[in-house]
Amino acid sequence: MSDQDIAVLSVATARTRTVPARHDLILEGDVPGPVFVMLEGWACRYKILPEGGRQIMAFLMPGDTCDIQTGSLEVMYHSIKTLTPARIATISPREMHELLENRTPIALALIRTQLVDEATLRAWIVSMGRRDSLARVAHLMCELFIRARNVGLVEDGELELPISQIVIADSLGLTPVHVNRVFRTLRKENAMRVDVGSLVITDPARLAVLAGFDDAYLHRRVIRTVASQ
Amino acid sequence: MSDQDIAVLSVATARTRTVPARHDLILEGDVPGPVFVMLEGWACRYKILPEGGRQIMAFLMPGDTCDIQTGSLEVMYHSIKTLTPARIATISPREMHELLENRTPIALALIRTQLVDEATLRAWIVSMGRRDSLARVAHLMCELFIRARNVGLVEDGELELPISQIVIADSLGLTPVHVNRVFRTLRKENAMRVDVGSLVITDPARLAVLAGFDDAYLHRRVIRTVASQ
DNA sequence: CGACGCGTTGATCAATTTCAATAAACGTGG
DNA sequence: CCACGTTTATTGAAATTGATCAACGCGTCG
Repeated sequence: MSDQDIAVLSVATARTRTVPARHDLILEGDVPGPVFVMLEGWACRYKILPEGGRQIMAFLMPGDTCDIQTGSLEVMYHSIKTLTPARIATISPREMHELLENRTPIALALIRTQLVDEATLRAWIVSMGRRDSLARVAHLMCELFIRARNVGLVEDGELELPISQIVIADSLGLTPVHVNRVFRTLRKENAMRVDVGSLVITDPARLAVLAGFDDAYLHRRVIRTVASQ
Repeated sequence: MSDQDIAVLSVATARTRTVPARHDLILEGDVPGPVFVMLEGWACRYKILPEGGRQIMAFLMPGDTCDIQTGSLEVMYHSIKTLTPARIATISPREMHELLENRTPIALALIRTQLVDEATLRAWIVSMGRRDSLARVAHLMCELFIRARNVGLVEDGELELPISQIVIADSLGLTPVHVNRVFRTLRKENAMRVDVGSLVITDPARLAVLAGFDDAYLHRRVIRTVASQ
């Protein structure tokens, strides 16, 4: 992207706002509005099923964008909720349209970030389909560690996730009680520390072994996204 | 897209080739080459795990495109294999680059198809995480029915899938044995017929009920893709 | 003809869920 | 600052879904 593209992007994301934890940014059934760019904090995409269960489909951390839907899908098929207090930038549909129409490099960057997102979704499907609960949890921990490291969230080789075990359960298709038992194992392996409302990854290498983690899928992935430019 | 855009696309996809069933179009670890566009036949994205299990992450049918990776991801994290004899068009990386750089409407169309693909991947995650085996199979049947109908593959209200139960099992994270038992139920419900190497969806409405199918997620989805233009 | 892949069924096994109960941490209003 | 309601973590025991193991029939293809 040219300096000018970056400048335009900076202007578009200049308007930020803060939202509290557990706040829905958009709900299933809503017509997609502005594009959100996470600047601080964590959020997730999720869907509530008729029987009451919740399935989380993605975690959003700083640098991630949500809802490029603009003009494409009529309504949201899932909701997005903050997991922590967050600061987000919003780009109006009009601005977004203008950006995509007249700034080819930005459109191409968006295509690349979508490819990365798709790769992540596919990796989740592999985990949910063919990995047992231990490998599943460990694999997710690895993914989050690497993504977080790419945006500078890892300190002293450790990552603190401001996330409850319930959230992990809802993202892996497991039960909170079972996730708890898995974390007990991971703790015994000295791979993690577990506190209320917070998980600390202390030994990602150990986790990678337990997960059978193919670091190729994220290690070499495109690090910079539209938002982090 | 303008007439000219469509003309350029037609030229780019004019060169077609046929491949037999069970033929790998690209393997995990390969450097992405040309973009494939399915014109006839079925294929799937899949990954083989160290322990030998296979997980299918997507079904590709006429109109779908594979591997826009060009210039973005260094290597493939999964493979793509034909399930039936197929005819495909290929667009060279050079052509693709040219298309994306100079044909904004085409790039925007690509963004939209990626959004649809992402929505499908998320729906799979929901199924794998929170639906039992019966709803899972039924939901997949609904998805395939609607996608196939959108590209004119449904005849007399029925869809014949040239797919084995093993393939279904590998896409849903189930066992072939168990999938077989589920199909027995679906057959009893008169929702499907089952032959060797072929599944026939006869009553999609019944399937939708069994699946708790939220037809919003695909019903209103963007039907036309880059390829079907 | 024979090997192989696929569908089918039965019997048993095991991973994960469900149910239940307790305790610790947190936020809120008084 | 405390009481109380709520959320989360934790553990045990029982129940269940789906996996695993095993066997057989059948059609296809070389």
